Amino acid sequence: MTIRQRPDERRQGLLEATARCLAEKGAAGVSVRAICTQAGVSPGLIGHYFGGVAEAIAATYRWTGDSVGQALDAAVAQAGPAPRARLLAYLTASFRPPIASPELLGTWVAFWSLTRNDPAIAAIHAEIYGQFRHGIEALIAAAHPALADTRLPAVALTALIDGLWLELSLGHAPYSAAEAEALVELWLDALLR
Amino acid sequence: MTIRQRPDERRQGLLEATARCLAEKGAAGVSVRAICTQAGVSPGLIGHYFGGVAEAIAATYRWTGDSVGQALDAAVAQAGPAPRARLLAYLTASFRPPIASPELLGTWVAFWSLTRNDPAIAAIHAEIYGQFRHGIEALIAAAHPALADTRLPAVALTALIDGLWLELSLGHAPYSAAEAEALVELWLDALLR
DNA sequence: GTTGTTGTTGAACGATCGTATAACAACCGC
DNA sequence: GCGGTTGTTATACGATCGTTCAACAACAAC
Repeated sequence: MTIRQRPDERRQGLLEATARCLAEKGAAGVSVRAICTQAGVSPGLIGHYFGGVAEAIAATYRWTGDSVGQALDAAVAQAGPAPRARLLAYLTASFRPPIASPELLGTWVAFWSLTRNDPAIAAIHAEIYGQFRHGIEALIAAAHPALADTRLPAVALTALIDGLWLELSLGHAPYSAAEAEALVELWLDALLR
Repeated sequence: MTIRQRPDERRQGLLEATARCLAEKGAAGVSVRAICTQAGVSPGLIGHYFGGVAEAIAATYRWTGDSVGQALDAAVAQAGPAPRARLLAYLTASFRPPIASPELLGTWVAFWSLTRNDPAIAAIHAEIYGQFRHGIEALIAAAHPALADTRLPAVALTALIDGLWLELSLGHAPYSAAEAEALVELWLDALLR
């Protein structure tokens, strides 16, 4: 039997266990029993903290998205005051710790595949990506105040980052994280020249 | 009861049913019964044409990949002799019929999520993406004979296309297929300038 | 210490999963 | 036509799925 934990710690443990299951077994392999075994907990407990496994996965997506958002903000804060440096830090943070971990990449790909078929996941996805794009647009506007439209550059940079991230996640990508960063910087200059 | 079909037609029907299931229900929702219902066939038949559902999915990935490859080649053939036009046709074909259909996009995202966890799918993925990159590299070399390295540009273009494709697939993307094409052309010029 | 609330377990339920197989239908060679 | 091969169905099996719930353990209030 497991020792009783504080409720928020237990809930957090279940979120992390869900993320680990999604990374290891994919969207098709995650299950209540797998999650609870991963968390070292009895299968009945998922119903106590979440309404069901679907809600647990949704909460995990929200938590993962928030974590990434905080890491992005931290990278920007560390970049100093120069607008271009702040924008570049935001864009390249996806290829550095703590975001560029194999586990997080795997979890994220699983969320992509769930987004198409689960409306609740799709809503969270829209929120997360909306925030991400909004962050890029704000930093672009700060770096290039004269620019008329920030939407398309934000779309373009998001797409390149996601594409590079995807191939890094699927393994055997014929490039390094450092090369990915360099490509993002090149793309940024091409878009805002 | 279903009328008997020619074996290759029946097998092809099962491949298409599998693809439709992956698009509609995702990697987590596909099942023998769903596939066979979609194909209008009894569940036992999947074992007759494939060793099991895993093999059916793998065969579907191979068939889908071949179809995309043929569509890409057709787009190049239609583009005429100019090297740059041929390269651009190869790159933008992903955003035009028959490749840019909602069903194909959905199926493809499901394959991405399976790639991380199923070695057989991963092998097929490596083959398909190897061919795609090889195609880009050959067209780049033809268009820019003096270029030393074609690997990184091919990586970069593949990533942008996948990223744009992903967001188009997940719905509510804040851009059109035409804008995606224009971005790919811009990226091409930035890489090979 | 007693009582009541909350966390947790482990087993049970019905549903669905993938696969195997016996029976039947359709086709082919003769 | 007839026998043998192949396609197809329907069902059955064991495993696993998500969820529920009675029972028990841990803690808080008093």
